[in-house]
Amino acid sequence: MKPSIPQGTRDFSAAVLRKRNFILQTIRSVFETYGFEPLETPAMENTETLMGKYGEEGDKLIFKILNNGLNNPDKREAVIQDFNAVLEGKTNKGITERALRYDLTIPFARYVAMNQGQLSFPFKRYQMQPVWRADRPQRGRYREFWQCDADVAGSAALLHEVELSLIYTNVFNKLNVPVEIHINNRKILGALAAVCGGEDMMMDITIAIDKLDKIGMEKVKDELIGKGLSMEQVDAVESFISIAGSNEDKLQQLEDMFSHLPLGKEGINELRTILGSFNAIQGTGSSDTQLMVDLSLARGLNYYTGTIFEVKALGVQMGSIGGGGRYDDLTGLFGVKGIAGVGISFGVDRIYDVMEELNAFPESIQKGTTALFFNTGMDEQQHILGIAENLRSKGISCEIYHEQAKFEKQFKYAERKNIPFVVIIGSKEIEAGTALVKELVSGTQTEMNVDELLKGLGK
RNA sequence: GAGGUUGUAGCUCAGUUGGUUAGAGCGUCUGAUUGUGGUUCAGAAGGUCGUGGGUUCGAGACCCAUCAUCCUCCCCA
Repeated sequence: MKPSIPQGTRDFSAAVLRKRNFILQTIRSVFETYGFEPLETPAMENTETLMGKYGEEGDKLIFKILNNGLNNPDKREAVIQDFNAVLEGKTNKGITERALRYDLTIPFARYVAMNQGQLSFPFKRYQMQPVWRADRPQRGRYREFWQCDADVAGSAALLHEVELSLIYTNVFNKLNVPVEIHINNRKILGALAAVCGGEDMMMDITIAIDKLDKIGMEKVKDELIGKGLSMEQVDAVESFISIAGSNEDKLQQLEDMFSHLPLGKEGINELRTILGSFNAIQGTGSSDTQLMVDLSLARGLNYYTGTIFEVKALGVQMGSIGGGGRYDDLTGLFGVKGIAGVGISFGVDRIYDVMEELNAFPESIQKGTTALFFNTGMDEQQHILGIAENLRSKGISCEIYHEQAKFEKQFKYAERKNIPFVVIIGSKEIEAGTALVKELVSGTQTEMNVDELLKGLGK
């Protein structure tokens, strides 16, 4: 059979992995400076933990794992019944008890609900692991991809929103990726829905306006009419998303629009508080990334209840590279009431694609092995092995060519692996206690004592 | 889930209205050069033309199916 890997998955070579690790390490270090602690959860969760948390579309995109032992003759009748239920679009434990995790937020909520007795709140954790979605792969979309999440559970303080915004700006600054951080509040969208057809229309309205920059105002209106809104209500939605100007201008106009709705005012005040605090700090920092109030920002995940975030890269055609928001009652889904939370997520694979396109990776991260010792014969090899061990004990990575070969071959090996130094020690050098060190880029070659070598390559 | 693109050597791709033995560049290997790579020169290896059927005297090319791929929509990171 021809070797292959599943659709939408990838192998990662050394060069790719070094770049990915650069992203991961940058994110991790920023998370830690804000006091977030690491957490890892299993690749698979119980199917029922995940189902129903991401909406109808989301359920379809969850990878379910087939149970073992379905061919057991004793269970044959039960399995046939369960499978017939699957054919009708239902999932059940008889066929699939486990599923691959779809994001990191629900596993986090499950973890908090399970361990609420042991955790001290507010609980701040970060998590960097792959997630899986049965989506059709395309540009910027994979079936296995990494997310890096930072969440705070057990606190309603808006301080967290401010700090999470700062985490976004710090990470993308360090990665040298120019971004826009869009911010909105579900309470404002809820107020809009209350004005236009009722609270239960909120998801339909938000999904429609979320498409504004993609399909334009007219098609958004068509979609809203299709959802059963009256012309008056559609006009109200239009005047809502037509609100423009600076952040403060927008908030002012919103206040005029929702003056009679406590929910809307609450959302407006939250936004104003976050923006004020963030801007006061940003002025003192090195970054000029701004929070942008974006009233068409909705985000599909239906557990968000307050602030919502989305990050877009500037200058590259790519979907959002990060997102998040506040949820009042995430663990309520698992029977634990009253734990509020807020979190953000980084889409590592999209960030990688953006950085590749912007050529934003530093050259320096591609250094692997520092030196290659040429193999000049079996006797010499043993001698060289001792020197190499000495270098390695000092933290310098080096390798010995695996067999005696023409220098051309050994040079090419060093070149292909991007090894900056070549060290030649043959019988002559062993006798003299010296080593020939050649720097490949410049081609300069110097003869030095082995002692010098052990010091010199260290820098 | 709906629609479309592309599939020829390790890689990037040519391949005429269907016509003899399917080509190029890069890469790989060998030699010129037995302790000094990148340049040059000479040579070599490497292909079930994605897979399976069909049309035809004849298919890499045309038709059908299938798989893979990339893209768009839906939705999202």
